[in-house]
Amino acid sequence: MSTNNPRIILHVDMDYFFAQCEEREHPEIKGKPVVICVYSGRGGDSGAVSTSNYEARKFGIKAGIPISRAKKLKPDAIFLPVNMELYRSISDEVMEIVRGHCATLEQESVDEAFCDITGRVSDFDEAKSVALRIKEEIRQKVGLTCSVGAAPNKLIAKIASDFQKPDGLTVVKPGEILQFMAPLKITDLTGVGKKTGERLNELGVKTIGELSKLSADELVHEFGQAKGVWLKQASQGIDDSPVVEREGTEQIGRITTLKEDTRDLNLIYEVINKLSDEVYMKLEARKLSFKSVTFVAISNDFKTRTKTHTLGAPAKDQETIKATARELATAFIAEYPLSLRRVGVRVANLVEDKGQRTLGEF
DNA sequence: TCTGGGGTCCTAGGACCC
DNA sequence: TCTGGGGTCCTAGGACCC
Repeated sequence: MSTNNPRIILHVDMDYFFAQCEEREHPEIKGKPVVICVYSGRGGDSGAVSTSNYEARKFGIKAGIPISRAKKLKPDAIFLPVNMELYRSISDEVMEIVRGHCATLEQESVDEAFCDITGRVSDFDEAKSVALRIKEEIRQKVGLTCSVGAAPNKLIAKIASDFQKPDGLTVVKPGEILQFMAPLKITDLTGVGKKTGERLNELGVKTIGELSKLSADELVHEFGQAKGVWLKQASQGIDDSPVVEREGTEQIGRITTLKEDTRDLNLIYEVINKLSDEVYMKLEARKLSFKSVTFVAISNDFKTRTKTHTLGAPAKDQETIKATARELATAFIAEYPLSLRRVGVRVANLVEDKGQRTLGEF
């Protein structure tokens, strides 16, 4: 072992990102409740809330609730449809700034990134200065606020960025990890969601501190090898996962809600063709080939089922996506007596497109 | 007054090969 | 009549995240 120096990791998390982008574009809505919506296309207010600003959250409007319910909670809030192109371009501005301050950047989603600054700073006081500079630069150049966590690993950095929001900064030094974690709710641990949270509650565990008192054996017995071991480590603030630049995505998919529930294959084929075209365009833009195609079906009971076909060799053409997805849909409808509410097309096992050789290359 | 869309990672069972 | 063990790939589904 060459060194005991801790790593220094930042997690940068944009505040209520989609809604904040809209506030920047339309300054007149600032200060009012703003709700970003994904309309299902079934007419009226059918659909779900993607995110909302803090004014809207005061009324109980949060991500995931039906738009109709949000309208009941605050009828005169500002309701806007998702505008991904806008958010993506603003995200690019933000990520470029963050990248300028770190040795390695791992973009986690459109509004979050891990930033490894080990080696660029010598301690957590300097790390705090870097975090403040990032926040200030994003505010100045992009006009948005974010929350930042600084810690010796990704797990704690992420929890720290969430600890004080919006426009927050939380630094957790190596010696402070256990005190910081112990009182937090079990679901504050990234990776512990509703299901795992409920099972832990049944074991009498409500906080991360309580979780850390269970033995690895107990947790492995309850949750299986990988998850049990992970829970034990995570509860003690241990996380060795590195910050890695991601090459790109592993899968590309499109999913949509049908105008009405159906098992009419002709209607489903039409939608598959459209979704396949969109998937193809994303693939094309990134110069990727795929080895598998998946048909995703969500029935009217909201259960998700999938059918996948893996090709003998990578393909890159539009027609393979469409034809394969249609075959899978045909088999699906034959197999399940279900009416479908939503359908999707996904390609995976993506490989770099080697490109077609032209004569000139030889 | 029902319930979007885009992802990642893990597990388990079966097929297949040596 | 009895017939192992391991590795890898594929499919389907679950949990989780934003």
